[in-house]
Amino acid sequence: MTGRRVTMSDVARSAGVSQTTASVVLSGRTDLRISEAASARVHEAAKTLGYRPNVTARSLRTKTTQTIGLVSDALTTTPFAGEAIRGALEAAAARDHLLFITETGGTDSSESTLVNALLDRQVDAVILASMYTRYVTPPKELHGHRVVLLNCLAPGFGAPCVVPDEVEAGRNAGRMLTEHGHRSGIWAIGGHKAVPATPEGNFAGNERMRGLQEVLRAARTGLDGVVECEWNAEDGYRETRRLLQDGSPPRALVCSTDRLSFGAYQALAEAGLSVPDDVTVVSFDDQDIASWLRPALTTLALPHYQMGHLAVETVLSGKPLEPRVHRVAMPVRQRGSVGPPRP
Amino acid sequence: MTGRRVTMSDVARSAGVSQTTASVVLSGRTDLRISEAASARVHEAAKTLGYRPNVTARSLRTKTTQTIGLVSDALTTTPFAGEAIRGALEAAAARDHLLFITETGGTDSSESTLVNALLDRQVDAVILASMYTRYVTPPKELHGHRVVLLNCLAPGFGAPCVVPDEVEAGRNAGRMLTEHGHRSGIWAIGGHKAVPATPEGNFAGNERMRGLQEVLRAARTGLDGVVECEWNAEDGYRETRRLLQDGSPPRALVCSTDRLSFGAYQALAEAGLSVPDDVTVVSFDDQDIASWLRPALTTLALPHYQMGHLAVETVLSGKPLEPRVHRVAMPVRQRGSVGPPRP
DNA sequence: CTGAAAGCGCTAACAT
DNA sequence: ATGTTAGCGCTTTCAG
Repeated sequence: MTGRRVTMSDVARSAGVSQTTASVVLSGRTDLRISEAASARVHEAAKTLGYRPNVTARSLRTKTTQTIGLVSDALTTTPFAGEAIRGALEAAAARDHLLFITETGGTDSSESTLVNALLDRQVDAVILASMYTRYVTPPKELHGHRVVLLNCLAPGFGAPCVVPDEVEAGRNAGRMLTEHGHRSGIWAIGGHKAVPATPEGNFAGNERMRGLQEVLRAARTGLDGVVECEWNAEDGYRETRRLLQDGSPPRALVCSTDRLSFGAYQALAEAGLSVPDDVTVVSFDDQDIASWLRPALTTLALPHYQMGHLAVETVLSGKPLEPRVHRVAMPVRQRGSVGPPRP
Repeated sequence: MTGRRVTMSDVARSAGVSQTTASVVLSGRTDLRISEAASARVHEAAKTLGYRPNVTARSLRTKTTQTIGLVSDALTTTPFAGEAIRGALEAAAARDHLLFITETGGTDSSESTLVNALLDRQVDAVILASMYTRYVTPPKELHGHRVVLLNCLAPGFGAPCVVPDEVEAGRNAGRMLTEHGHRSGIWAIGGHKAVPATPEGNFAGNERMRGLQEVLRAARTGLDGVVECEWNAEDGYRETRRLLQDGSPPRALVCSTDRLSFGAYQALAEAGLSVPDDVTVVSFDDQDIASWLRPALTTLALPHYQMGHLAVETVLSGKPLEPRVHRVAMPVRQRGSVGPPRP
């Protein structure tokens, strides 16, 4: 240790002014006061002494800590979702705030504990985040605090939400197909994610399918079928393989995640089918593998960076927080897996 | 807002004791004092009023904030490195600490700024992290503070470092090969990562190659060659393809990352070669794709979770921080890509 | 234009 | 066993 940290009193003494004056000068308040000379002496002293403010002490008076708490179920674990944190980090840095990051691992009790730990440290706001888009019920401790929901919804709670615009992404998937002339042999793999465990499907699944079907219907066509399954690589492989064995071969696959597409590619290669000449593939998420595949995968990107950024921007805006749902556009990553159907 | 937060004075008043008594009771100090009755009344009052301590205020007196700062160059961006954060988070939570996460994006000036922001908030310690193992020079502001380096080294700085045990991982890669009977046709792809930009290679590359060569030499054999290139999927594809075209075909590939292996798989499949029957592949990192590939990839896992955990454990241990290098074992993920050489 | 004094919520000597 | 007092480092009335 280099000994005691230098305080504002030290600076004041060294500059030959009162602590008050030092405070006014150092906080950069221009409300007509303090002589040029005094001001200069204070800055000078602060600099030579290497003064740094104690933000904790300041907070005690000002009731603001320049600090935000982010509590997520498992954000750091999921691959590209780290982008949401990065977006949040950059937005926070731009406004001189620091971020406490916490992870509940999914249990509600730990969520309460963490929210309390955050609140006990007087965070100015909290962002409640989920690794995949879903409905949540925020812990009661959060009532009366500035809260924004990131990648989740809580209709009754009254806080703003930031989610991907999945419906429009679904429409864009459909448009790419119809614009390339696809009218039949179109299959969705993954679909609503309506597996036995969650028969009603999940948010992304439902909205993507809705947008997709809407566009296909408008083009006077539709899906040949929807294969409901989990959204992992092995499911993509297994289900595509099964599809290839059952009668009529697909002309286009709409996979709900890049992981599914990855598995689908394996099954197609095994069957000697080429992408996009024999089968077109359009996908969602834009994970890293999307660009590693050969041909690279055309996919609708989850805008996690923007979402994290927007969530922090919103919560720091100073404006009253309205329970509005912000839908962030999912950009089309046009790559090599989409082509016209084989005649 | 639910109005003013309830303070310790409120609790004391409501329980009919002095604030000091409330403090002693609520901080759970058992140093023989306070009557059962008073203690009970305080707890009772705290509970019904919903009292929560103001940790910020407490910190002002105690000089400890129960808070750690983690500053990394780009940890959240890189896929599986989020595991390091998760490990740090869990170790911190286990000791009732919260983590400030920050990212510099690689610039030194922003590193200084962030370290200052952290120090101004009186963090008890800071973890300096890097996305890939390398040598760093910590900002001078950090001198005299509790610091642990995560996934980076700074020999002159005097702080403990936590890095993967890459040499032993290299040895394990070599052992898998020799144990399966490989004696020739062994190629390393990626190698030291000694590309024109960094001719001396990077930490992981150098140590992996060292361990690998050591074992091969002990088995009275060696590498047929080392292909120096970047560590991405496309490089794996390109270089493997080139290797397959140049004369003698490889029997075993040691790829420096799973991304390289991914590219290698594509080139091998294209050439009609099968893994592991025609070519054995052993890899490093254990990214998600490692288990998605067919056959799944045998790889040496980067122990990011453990590293993050250990870094926080070390910095919170209370013990003096010695400039020791902790090498964390890289577990072998035995999967399907290694087999005996084709006779 | 500047300084003295109070106080944010809490802990810790020091009385009693 | 409990209360009184001081003070952590800072901001903010309020007087000069």
